[in-house]
Amino acid sequence: MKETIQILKALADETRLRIVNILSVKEFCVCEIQEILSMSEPRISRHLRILKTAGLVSSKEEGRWVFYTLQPDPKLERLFSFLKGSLKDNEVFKRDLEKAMKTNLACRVNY
Amino acid sequence: MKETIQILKALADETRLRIVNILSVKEFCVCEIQEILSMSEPRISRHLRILKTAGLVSSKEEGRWVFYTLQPDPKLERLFSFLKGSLKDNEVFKRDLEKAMKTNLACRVNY
DNA sequence: AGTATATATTCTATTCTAAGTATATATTTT
DNA sequence: AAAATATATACTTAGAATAGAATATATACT
Repeated sequence: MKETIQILKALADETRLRIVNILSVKEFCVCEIQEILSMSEPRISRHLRILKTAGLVSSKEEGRWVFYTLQPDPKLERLFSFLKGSLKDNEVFKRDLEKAMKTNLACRVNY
Repeated sequence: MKETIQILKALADETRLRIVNILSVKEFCVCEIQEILSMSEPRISRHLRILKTAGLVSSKEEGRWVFYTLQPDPKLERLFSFLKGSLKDNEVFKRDLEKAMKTNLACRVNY
């Protein structure tokens, strides 16, 4: 039960929902997420930790970058499907997705 | 989006998850929920208000009792289905359900 | 080796949330 | 009308969550 509550709490926050939204496109590193959401780096970093602790995302280090991915988990599919349905028409989320597709920072070019 | 966050926040709490769990059986009034969960009345009352504000439950008054029901909403089905899957084996929830089936207070007898 | 970049963490102030106690309101029973 | 019951709300306090700023750490570039 605590695990379930942790998952719900992790998702009950605008910043973290926006992060999950863009990670649904593909993996991103912290600085890309920072760029897409126009937020400070510590802020993104802390929210990613919360998502990771809840088991919603996982990370892999490559050089000085850390790439985050949505954790594939069949248990979470219904939850993500609910979120997708609820948020698909939201303007903020749509803009974030567009920005996410266009992002092309150093970490992409050099690796 | 605020609505979605409100729903997730409403569910990200043990007491409220337990309330939603027993309301999945049938409608209950405040004093029955209080009895089943062994919690103070103001506590139950406040949590019900939060669930109601989020659109997860609705209420109907009958005499001095107020009965609460899960709000039927197709948008929420995937979310509830996720919760059901996540919590079906939890001991606390199972015990609450058993208690819920047996409950037979004055509000049941007199109406 | 020194500098720049990417990420994580700590510290602090502020806001939010939950729970107990007390109280208010309305309805029913005697 | 008074007492009892059911529910809701206000007040207070304690703990949790959020964000900014500063700092630490590790990697890569020159």
